[in-house]
Amino acid sequence: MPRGNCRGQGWWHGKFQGCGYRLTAGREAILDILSKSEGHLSAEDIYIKVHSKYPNVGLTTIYRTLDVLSNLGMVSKLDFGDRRARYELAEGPKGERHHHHLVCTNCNKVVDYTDFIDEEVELLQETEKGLGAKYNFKITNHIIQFYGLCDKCSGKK
Amino acid sequence: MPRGNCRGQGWWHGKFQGCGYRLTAGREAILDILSKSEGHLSAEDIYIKVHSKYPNVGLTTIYRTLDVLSNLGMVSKLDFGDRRARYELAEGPKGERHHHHLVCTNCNKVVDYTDFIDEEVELLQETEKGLGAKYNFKITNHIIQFYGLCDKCSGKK
DNA sequence: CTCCTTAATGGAAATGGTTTCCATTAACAA
DNA sequence: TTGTTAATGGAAACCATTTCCATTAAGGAG
Ligand SMILES: [Mn+2]
Ligand SMILES: [Mn+2]
Ligand SMILES: [Zn+2]
Ligand SMILES: [Zn+2]
Repeated sequence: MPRGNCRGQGWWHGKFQGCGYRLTAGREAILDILSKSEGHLSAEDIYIKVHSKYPNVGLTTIYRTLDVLSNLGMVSKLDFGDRRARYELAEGPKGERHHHHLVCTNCNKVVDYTDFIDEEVELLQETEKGLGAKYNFKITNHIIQFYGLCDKCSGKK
Repeated sequence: MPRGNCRGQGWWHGKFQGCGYRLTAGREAILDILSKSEGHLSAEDIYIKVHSKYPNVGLTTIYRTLDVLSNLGMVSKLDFGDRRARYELAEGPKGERHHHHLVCTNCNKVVDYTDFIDEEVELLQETEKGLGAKYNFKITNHIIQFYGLCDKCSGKK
């Protein structure tokens, strides 16, 4: 049962089975939806989409699968302060999708940003290395979110 | 009703009343506990501590007050993935407490770190400025968390 | 200091996202 | 094809947080 840390290798059919997970219809459906969707989907959002195509996939499986995918590092679980978890595909084979978030604390609008990241990434890598060494942590990922008021909401005073 | 953005001025007796909030025993009790405690307390943690000293403060008030304090920027609401919010005093008058977090995804251990922050802060300020300008956001704060395995948990393979 | 408006409170009940349970199904290795 | 056991789905449980509402008490006006 090689169920441990299976991050950072090939891509998903292989990645999945290579980690000892079975490749089921439900799991494929979820990955499929996730890769075709933009934005930050809740478990129920995903359930609805998946369910319309594969009516015999239950909500429980959505949660379980998202949990697996998240542990595998294939999906990021996000918290924007509305009281439900949100998910997005973490990265494709080449890390295309990695980005950070800008969240409006008033209307919950969320902006993905990928610019400004270059210097960030550099610093983050150093920081990760430094922190990892100092605190003996094996760091696998990070979350960076900026909070504030979007243009619309800051107008309202 | 000057109930809007009341961040970043004096310190709390004044800050509170200056924003149109009434200064109640419950609120003082909560701030008192928070300033005397280390670590990342859940609403219930706080409730228990407050309640032992002021038995007539209800859990609902804890939640309401934490929400107010959080909106005022006096308290940070944190999410470490166990399914309850955690709170800590955001900063004293001089910003002493500001720090970021290192979270073990296995045992939920959380490390506060304040070193490595200097360069971070610099970059963050630039990033905040840049993002604010580009997306017309009025950024008020940020969250940075690194996730990984702590020394103990990475040993277990 | 007293009155008055209305913010704040607390306790109980409701909410709702997520997890748990368990009997059933199906991946996939042999 | 068969056997082992991971995966599933539906219903029920969970439980942190919110909502409701009748009651209390800040704190400004006078
Ligand atoms: Mn995103
Ligand atoms: Mn902390
Ligand atoms: Zn907004
Ligand atoms: Zn750990």
